[in-house]
Amino acid sequence: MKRAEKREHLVTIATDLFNKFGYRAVGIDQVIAESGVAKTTLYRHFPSKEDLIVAVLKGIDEEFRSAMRGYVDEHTRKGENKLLVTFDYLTSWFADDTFYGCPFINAAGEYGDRNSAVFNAAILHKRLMVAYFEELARADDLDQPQKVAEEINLLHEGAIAVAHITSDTTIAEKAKTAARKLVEV
Amino acid sequence: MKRAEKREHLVTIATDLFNKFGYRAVGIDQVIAESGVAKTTLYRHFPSKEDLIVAVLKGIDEEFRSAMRGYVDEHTRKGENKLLVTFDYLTSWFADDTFYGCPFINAAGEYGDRNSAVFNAAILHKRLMVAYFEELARADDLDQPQKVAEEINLLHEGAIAVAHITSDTTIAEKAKTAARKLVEV
DNA sequence: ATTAAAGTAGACAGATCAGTATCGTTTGTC
DNA sequence: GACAAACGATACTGATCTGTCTACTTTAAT
Repeated sequence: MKRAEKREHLVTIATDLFNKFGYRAVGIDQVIAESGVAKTTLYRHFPSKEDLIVAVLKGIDEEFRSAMRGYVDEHTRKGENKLLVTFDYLTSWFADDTFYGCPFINAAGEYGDRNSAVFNAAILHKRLMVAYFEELARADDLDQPQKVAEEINLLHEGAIAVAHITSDTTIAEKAKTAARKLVEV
Repeated sequence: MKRAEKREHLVTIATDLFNKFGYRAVGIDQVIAESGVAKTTLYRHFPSKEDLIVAVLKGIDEEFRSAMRGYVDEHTRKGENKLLVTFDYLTSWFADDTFYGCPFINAAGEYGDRNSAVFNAAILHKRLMVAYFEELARADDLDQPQKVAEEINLLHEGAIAVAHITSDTTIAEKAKTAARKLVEV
């Protein structure tokens, strides 16, 4: 395993553990035990636990947005509203048994200092999501794309929170129903 | 200070600390230092840290729902939609400098085991909130009150998450604007 | 083949964690 | 005013935390 692969492996393992058990609940010792990597190696790649967490969040952000974009591009039928298709992606996400709520909300809950790198990783991700929604709103030729994007974002965030707590697997579909009333002017 | 008051005092202090810094980040030692109470006393009232957390969440739940109910009853003008007034309460909550996101979402993020007492305190609170929204929907004479309550709840949860991360103080007002389109059939 | 970087293994430091034990003092109640 | 319950202060246990250090081995590229 090359250096870059080892780093990626660490991030993958840490992502799973942090998501499932929480960021403070999972120790460095647990990450290295699960990944079969020496402690020295981990600290060579990530100077501190916080650096590892930030790397994890950055990885999730990139993969999540790329996956959603791919899903929307693939599943949008002609004439269909792309913004509405994003809710179908949520449905598939919520059905995944590795879903433990939004990793960024959870991280921000644990590292509440707004100056922390962790919190700022969460801010960045949420900004990029709204920007993506706005991009879709324009592609859908909607009036007031920025406003619509913010409203759709509210339903997304709400659906994520509700799905996490209640395990209601149909909540994304319900959010989509509500969203329809917001995109039809 | 009587026994009951001491308990209440501990819950108050712990509530502030947990909200601000997170549940695992705050230790028992910190709670007793801040509250000026002996460790023995805390453990007489709460057999474990988890018991303290559950007591904190129960207190927040009761106070939050009571405060929102009071706000709605006081601020709803004749003919006005009660469900929409709930968003004004969110606005005042978000403006409070002790707002660090939803305490229940944060707690559930840290104690992700769905069998834990902590997670179930979160489930209970969210259920009671939706039940309250449904009650308001009926008071507002809306069709499909259960469905509307779920949709309003999505906007609430979304607004809380967005307000937490972005500190956008106008987000509750924007959610209210979106909500108007969901209550007008 | 040599060499420098990166790996493993694991002891270690120093702090902090949740929870218990001891024991003298205070307090509310009858 | 007596008495039991509660409280305060603090030492302690044993575990765990992040991060460092040492010493040896593997690996990749020249």
